[in-house]
Amino acid sequence: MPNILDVAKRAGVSPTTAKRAIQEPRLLRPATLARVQRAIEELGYEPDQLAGSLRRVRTRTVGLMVGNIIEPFFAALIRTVAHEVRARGYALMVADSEYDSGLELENLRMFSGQRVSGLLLRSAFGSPNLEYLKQMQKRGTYILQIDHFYPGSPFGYVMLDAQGCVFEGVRYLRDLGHCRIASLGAYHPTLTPDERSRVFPLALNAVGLSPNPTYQRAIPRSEEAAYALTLELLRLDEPPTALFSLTGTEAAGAFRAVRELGLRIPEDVSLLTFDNYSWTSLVTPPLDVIEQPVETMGRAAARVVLAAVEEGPPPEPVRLLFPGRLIKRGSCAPPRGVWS
Amino acid sequence: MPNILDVAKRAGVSPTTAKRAIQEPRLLRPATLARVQRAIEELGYEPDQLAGSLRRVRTRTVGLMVGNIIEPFFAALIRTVAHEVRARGYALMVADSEYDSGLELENLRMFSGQRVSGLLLRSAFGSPNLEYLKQMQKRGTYILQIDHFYPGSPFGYVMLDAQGCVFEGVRYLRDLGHCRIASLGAYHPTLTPDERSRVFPLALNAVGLSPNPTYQRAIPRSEEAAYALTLELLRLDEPPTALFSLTGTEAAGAFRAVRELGLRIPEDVSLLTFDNYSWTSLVTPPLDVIEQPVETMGRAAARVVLAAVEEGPPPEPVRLLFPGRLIKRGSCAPPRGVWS
DNA sequence: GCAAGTAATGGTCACGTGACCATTTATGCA
DNA sequence: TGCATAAATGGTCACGTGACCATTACTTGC
Repeated sequence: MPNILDVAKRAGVSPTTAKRAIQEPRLLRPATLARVQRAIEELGYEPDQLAGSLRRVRTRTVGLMVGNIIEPFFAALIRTVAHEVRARGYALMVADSEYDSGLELENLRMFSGQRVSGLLLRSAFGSPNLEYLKQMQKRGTYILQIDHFYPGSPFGYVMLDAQGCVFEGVRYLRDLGHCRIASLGAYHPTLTPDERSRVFPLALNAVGLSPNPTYQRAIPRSEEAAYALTLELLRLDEPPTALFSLTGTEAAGAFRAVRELGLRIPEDVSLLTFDNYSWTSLVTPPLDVIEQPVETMGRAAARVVLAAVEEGPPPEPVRLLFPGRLIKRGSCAPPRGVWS
Repeated sequence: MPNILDVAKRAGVSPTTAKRAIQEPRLLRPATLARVQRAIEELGYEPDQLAGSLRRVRTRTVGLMVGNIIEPFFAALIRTVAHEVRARGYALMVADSEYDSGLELENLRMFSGQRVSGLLLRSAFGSPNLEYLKQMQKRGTYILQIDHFYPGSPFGYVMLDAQGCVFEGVRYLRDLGHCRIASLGAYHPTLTPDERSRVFPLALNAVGLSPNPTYQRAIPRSEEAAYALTLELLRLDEPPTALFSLTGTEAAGAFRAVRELGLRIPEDVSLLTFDNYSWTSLVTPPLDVIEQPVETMGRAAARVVLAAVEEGPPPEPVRLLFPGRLIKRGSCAPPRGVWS
């Protein structure tokens, strides 16, 4: 594999000059430049980012850790971020924590070993690897949280305005006449300490309802758990008349459960969910969703990280909230017997 | 950031000994080992993979280029591969070619600059970057194709037994009584030179049918294109009675189009598709699918690459084919008027 | 034709590690 | 105790680059 010295030798110039043909071509005389460029061409030379990174201290790599690659939300995020960073000459390393803080730590170690310059982190639930993250930050990795943040986190974040969305969703259901609204599932300080489930009871209060304790069950944000919870809730003596799914993944489980119980949406139960996943408009009825501006958020997050890496971290932690969009398609209707 | 020399100094040993505490602890006396480990602990030392890679020549990174991260097939692939390589201490770099060979080349350059040790490549359509790939290979990157391969490719591949699946699918539809079967879409030497569309006409021949030229239209493998094509096909004077969607993404477009035309599945038209995506069992009716063993293939591919990287490439190019599985759920039925 | 200034080009070294070989220390046995 | 041998430990250098400073070639104006 040819290196810059080989190029220099072939072009009959010094390594410094050869390097400048790539980095600052305007410093060279046209003739010299052409000679070096020809040598580069002939040898098929490509700069070794590795050696460069070692010398520069900063690498041209960014790490992205998501909760679950399979979720279309994260897939879209990966895609956007990958495009954005590549356009600036950076490579993207991807890892998947499965929302597990043990696995998260392993992946953080790997990122750290590879010396990523920036880290976009959808942090796992459970005991946070805060100490380790702070250490990484002290060593120069710029860390930005996405989609979720530690309460009192010292890092910036880019995320959906979860509170606004939950309030809007609950208001929507309330205005349709629902009084028995359940979220899938409830807030839990260690299992699922996410913003959406945290503010859900507050949103109920805001529209004059109080959370029903029997509906409040903490579950992991998976299709299976949502399926099981939906079955349980709808079999209660006083089942909810509206379900508010906090993730698109859960919505699939809820939808399956409703169908299996032989209930109709929206006649028997209304269903509202986060995430405008493609399938939500294909099922019968198409689902009412709260769409997240994934591309916008991904692009913003990537830019924040790259700017911090190249120009130094901003004085104040970045805190960006993006609004969701409620799309009504027909899976929510007044509860049975309200208007009739 | 502490390095191995700092550790050595603190532990009062030579750098070589310090290094051995990590790499070959059994060579050290327990007392020495403990001393070094304590120093590592206290300093929070982590080996710099960058410097190591520079010296070792080989990096601990693997590149994965997919056609479209959003497709659940690729998402699942990324996830499996990421897990597999991380378990062996490697990091995964991800890129997305959008099936475009120009973008593919850009990403290949990036991977090459980062000196990935191995490359898993779902190659784009269009003029292949074969020359560049061969150059990468010559420089020591082990290249394995996944999901698709260049005809006459010098690289190994891991993929679905597309031919077997297409034959089985066509045979299934034929046995139901269908004579007018269309694939979404047709083979095209540069636009979509994929195995599935290539063997589709052969599969028709094998069951005594001949391909209908009016059905044969080359389209990109996108939801929108499949949507448009399905509309066109079903508006023909002699529309197909069965649609064979070659990807799960296209199936969504086809499903949408059928519904918009007010036709029923399977009464008016049967729909069979590749990929057992989650939504296919949620819609009405649930779709008949050909499931790919994504995890199995991803794991196999990752292992092949890691083995080749660590123990040298195999003498013969690896060629692995995995069988698909036909899952019948009710979206295919005898065509109108055949059995009645 | 020459000094002064600018435009090009060159030389050297450190980044942190792992490969390789060299040296010191412990152990076993006569 | 002394010596051979094995077990531990140590020293040095190159990987390819970029930062930094040094030097040479060219122009300009008088």
